[in-house]
Amino acid sequence: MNEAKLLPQEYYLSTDVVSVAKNLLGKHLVVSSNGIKTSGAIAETEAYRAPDDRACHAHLNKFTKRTKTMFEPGGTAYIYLCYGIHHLFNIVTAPQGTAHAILIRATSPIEGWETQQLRRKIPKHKYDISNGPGKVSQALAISKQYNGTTIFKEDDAIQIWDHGMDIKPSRIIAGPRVGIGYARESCNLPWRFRIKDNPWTSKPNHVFYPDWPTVDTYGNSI
DNA sequence: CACGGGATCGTCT
DNA sequence: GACGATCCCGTGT
Repeated sequence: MNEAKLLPQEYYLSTDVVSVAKNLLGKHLVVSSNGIKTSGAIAETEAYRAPDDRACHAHLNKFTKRTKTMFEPGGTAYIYLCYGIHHLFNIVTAPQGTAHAILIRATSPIEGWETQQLRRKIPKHKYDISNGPGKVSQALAISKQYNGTTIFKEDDAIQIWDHGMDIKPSRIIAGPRVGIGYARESCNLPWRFRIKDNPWTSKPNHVFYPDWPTVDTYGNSI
C-alpha cells in the first residue's frame, strides 16, 4: 500500500475543476477540531465553475462578501450557510482570481466513527451518517469558522490525504447536480460524481443498500 | 418509499 | 423581504 500523502497546493491549482472533482473521490477528508480528529473517504462531489456555470455562486464572476472566498487560490476552504442551518464545505480550485469550487456531498467514515455518530445523533450502522453535504459537515465538525482557511498545510484543521486508492473511471457515476433547478441551461450538466455501489452517497444511491455493507469505499472487505 | 412542509438565518436585491 | 448547492419528520400508500 502506498504511503499516505497530504495533497499539496499544486493539486488544487488545476483549471479543470470537473476532472479534479472526479479525482477527489476516494481521497480522505481529515478534520482536526478541538484536538479531535475525524475523517471520511470522499464518496460524492459536485463541480461548480465560474464564470459560465449558472449554478455557481460566482456566476459571471459575481463578487460579493460571500463569493470572495471562491476567488482565492486553489486549496482554500469555501464554507457557507445553506437554508440557515447547514454549513456546506467546498474546496476552491484553480489559481487566484478564477472562481472554481468542488462541493463535498458525501463521505464514508474512516476515523472517529463513534464521534461522528454522536455528532449526528444517530444510532450505529446508519448510512445517513454523512451521505449529504450538511451531514458531512455535522459529522466532521466543519463550520463557517474555517471559511477561507487553507487545506494543504501540515497544521491546517481541514486537509485532504491521498492514500493511493484511486477510483477507476468505470466506478464513477456522473449525473446532474442536486438542488439547482433554477440554473436553467446549466442544470443538466453532469457535474455530480459518486462512487458506484457506494452506500454512503446521497439518494437515490443508498436506497439499494438495505443492509450494512461488507465493502468499503474502495471495494475492500470490511 | 414518495411526498410535503417546517426549521432558520446569512446574503443579496 | 425573499430565497436558498439541505435535512428531518410526519403522513399516506
